[in-house]
Amino acid sequence: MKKMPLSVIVTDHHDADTMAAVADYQLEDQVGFIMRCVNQRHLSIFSRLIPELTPTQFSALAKLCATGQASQNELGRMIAIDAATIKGVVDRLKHRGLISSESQPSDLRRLILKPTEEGRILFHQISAAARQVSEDTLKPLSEKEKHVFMKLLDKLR
Amino acid sequence: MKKMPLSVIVTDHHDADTMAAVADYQLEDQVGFIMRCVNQRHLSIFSRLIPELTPTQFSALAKLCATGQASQNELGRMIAIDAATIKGVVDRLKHRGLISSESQPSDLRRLILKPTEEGRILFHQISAAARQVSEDTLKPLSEKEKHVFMKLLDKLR
DNA sequence: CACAAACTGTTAGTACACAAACTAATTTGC
DNA sequence: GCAAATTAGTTTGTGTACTAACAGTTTGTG
Repeated sequence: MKKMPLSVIVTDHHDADTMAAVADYQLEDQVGFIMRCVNQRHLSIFSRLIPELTPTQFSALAKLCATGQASQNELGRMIAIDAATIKGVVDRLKHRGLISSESQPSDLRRLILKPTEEGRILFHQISAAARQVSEDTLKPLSEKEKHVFMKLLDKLR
Repeated sequence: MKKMPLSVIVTDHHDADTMAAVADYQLEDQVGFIMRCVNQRHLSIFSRLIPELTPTQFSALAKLCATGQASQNELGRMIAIDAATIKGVVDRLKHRGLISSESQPSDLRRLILKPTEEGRILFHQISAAARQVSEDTLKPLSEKEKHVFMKLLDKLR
């Protein structure tokens, strides 16, 4: 049982513990809530510095440029996007001519994706801005705090 | 201009700086990317412990239970959800009988939202689990680390 | 070799999330 | 007192994000 502060006033609710739980539940102190807010800020920084692509699209293109090629699901796995979602992302990148796809003869289920020349060029143009996005997002922190934050954030992955 | 490591090998790309930028851009080290992953984990914890509501729906209901009532846009502002999005959230909560709405006579533009009795009951039933969600999300950290993380996260809001 | 299990990509359905454009109601500023 | 600006809510369109179900393909194992 939870220890109750003496100041708790039990009103018309049955369970005193429940009351206490409700009383000190502060939405704006919860990790999930703050993370959503931080993410909002991050997304707004991203779209300001990189209006050409969404973060997800950039992730996919960046990973494909880094690896040279990958199958669709493989790409999704590498950047933590499930099969249903990566399809839409790939479709949009393909539609814009940033990546190409061809089926792999040795495994007819697979679609081999590669960045096009245009995709590579765009990625190179954008990558400096992408670093700036991370920098701006962490701007409120000192150098030491940034390091600590990233270390802890990584532990929560 | 950025200082270049001597080891950088310039290939077929025009700008040496761009090459360096690309070379040390590691997607999996970027704040935004890791936050997305941490958020995925958080969402999975949330939906396991609180299958009745989405985090957004819970935020709306919790805030409405805390304040007693609010107009639709007002509610959205309190939990950092824009007008277009809060509409859908409110519609779904209303459809499930967890909140009610009536237009405010003194300002016909406004919809006054209130939690129903059923909504309050559900919130009270869930709020302990909601605290557990935060706890589980931060589980990989020590008590001290949790405190530091939350402090830094809050600075990035 | 046969066949169940696993994998690849697709589709449908639900739910955020935000921009932009719009209507109606209210406030303000002169 | 009234036009202009602001605000509340709605709609449309785009883009994640995940679940569940499905078809075709490949593979591991008996």
